[in-house]
Amino acid sequence: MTNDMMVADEGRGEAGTGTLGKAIAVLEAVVTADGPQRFTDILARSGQPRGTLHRLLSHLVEEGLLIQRRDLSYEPGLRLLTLAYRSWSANRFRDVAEPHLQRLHELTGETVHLGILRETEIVYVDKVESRQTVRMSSQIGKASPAYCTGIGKAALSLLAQPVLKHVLARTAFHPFTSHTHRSAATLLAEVEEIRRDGHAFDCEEHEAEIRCVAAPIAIPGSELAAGISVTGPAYRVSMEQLVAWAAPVREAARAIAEEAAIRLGPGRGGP
Amino acid sequence: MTNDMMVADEGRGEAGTGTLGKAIAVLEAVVTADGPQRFTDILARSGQPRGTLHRLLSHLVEEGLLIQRRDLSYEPGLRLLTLAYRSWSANRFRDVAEPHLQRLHELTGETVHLGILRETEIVYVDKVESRQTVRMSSQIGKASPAYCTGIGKAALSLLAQPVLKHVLARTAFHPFTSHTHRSAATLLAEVEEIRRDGHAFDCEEHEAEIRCVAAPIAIPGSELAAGISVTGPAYRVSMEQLVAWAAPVREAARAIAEEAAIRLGPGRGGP
DNA sequence: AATCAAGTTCCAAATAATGGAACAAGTCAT
DNA sequence: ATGACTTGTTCCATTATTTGGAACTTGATT
Repeated sequence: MTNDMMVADEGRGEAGTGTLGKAIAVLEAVVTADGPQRFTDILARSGQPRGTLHRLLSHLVEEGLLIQRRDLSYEPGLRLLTLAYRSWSANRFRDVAEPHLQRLHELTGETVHLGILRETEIVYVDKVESRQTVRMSSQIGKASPAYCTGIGKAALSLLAQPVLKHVLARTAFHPFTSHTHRSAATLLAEVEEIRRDGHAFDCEEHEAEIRCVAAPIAIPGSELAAGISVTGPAYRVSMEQLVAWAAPVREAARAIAEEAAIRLGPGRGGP
Repeated sequence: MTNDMMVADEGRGEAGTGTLGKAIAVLEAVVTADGPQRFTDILARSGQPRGTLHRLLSHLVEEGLLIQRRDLSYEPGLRLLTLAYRSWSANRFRDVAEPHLQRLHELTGETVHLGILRETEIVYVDKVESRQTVRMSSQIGKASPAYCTGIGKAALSLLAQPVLKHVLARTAFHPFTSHTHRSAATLLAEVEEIRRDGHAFDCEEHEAEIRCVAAPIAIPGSELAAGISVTGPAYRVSMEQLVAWAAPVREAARAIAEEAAIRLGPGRGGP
């Protein structure tokens, strides 16, 4: 047992939580793969011994978290979708934020996102878009690196210095575009600015030709850092435009935080 | 040990999965509750002993499947949403079906659903709607009883008689409206008709003032039964209209099944 | 100060997980 | 066909994890 340093390891699929951790790691291995996975594929991916893996997979199938096809390969099961649906539709924070996102969309005409920081990533929890294709909602649940997205950097600015350092230590600075931060050093400086200004920009750091302006929201009652953003294509949204939108974005974030504080309650005499 | 629950099962029972089963049961207890759950709430809901439950909860929190708020209550975590996002967006069957759903929507102007049977429920996997509110996509992942929905009954008609019997034995016939089936007997007769006709109707059996026509799809490569439907409000969609739409719905289902057989077929499913 | 409720920790005993190895069941190239 | 391989499944003695009752905090209430 290696539970002494349980703070240290959790980022990827390795077990920190005994049996459950292994099972979820295997589940994730199947879910993140692109296509049905045969037993041997998962064996290689997960590093578990044959016997163990076989039992783990049967259990996951029995629970409806995986489905076994006729050719014996494994696919994600429907139970995951149902569990996620329930937790999404019961998410009170998203519920509070939604009208504010809508308003921001009407003001700007561009796409508005709500995201929450989880480890080193931003998970998108809601989205309001102009031309709504069926695809659009697919974004919900998507995770992007925090260090190169507007909401991500905004959310990072809420963290206490030691926590922030810890997150950055676990971040892999992948150079998505020529504007992407290459190291913690430059990012730390920017986060300091963001903390002062109350808003963050993303100038094609994650995707070329995509810009956004974001503001942080501390979710009352939990330790979570969240944020909202207005995003648009570079050809349509100038930097001047983004700067002009910063104030309304900050104001929406403030309003959400305030309303959430009332509706989700402070819980107890917390900080 | 309190093994009362796991005794009665034959083939497709639950809680036979040792530790994982218990963990997921606890997770589900939190996720299906409406609001943050305190330790004692979950203790009552889950029936686990204090010590066990406490460890289970810590593990779930450590895995990101639950979040513990400052007031110590538990909420669904973001990991669930991310896992579901990945499995949804990589679902090849949905991908194949989508253009057909779109076409059906253009033809009818009404809402089109894609659902898959899981145990006794239909899980909605995709939806094409006319007036798209942000809400709409919330339906994805939602589960409704099979016995009183169009897609549900259509999917049931694909099952072999003994399997069907087994599913119905586990179904609770809740009387949602005055049109809802009250017992397996009448339902069995209707499923027989559906098998003959190739399509199913839902005349306000689940929700008052809501009607639909559906057709079954057997997903190639797996044992799954699925279906598509066109749904509309009773005031706008007459029974005659539904009958007229039955043929195109059947045709779309057939086309999806055919294309899926090629693209997900017995051969490799890889990229 | 005493009582009660909610949450956490402890630890010997029980049980479920472990994983190496043997065993089937296909595939493919002689 | 035959034998060499690859892939998936089962077995089972060993081991480590889970189990769960009870004791222990913590904090609010009377």
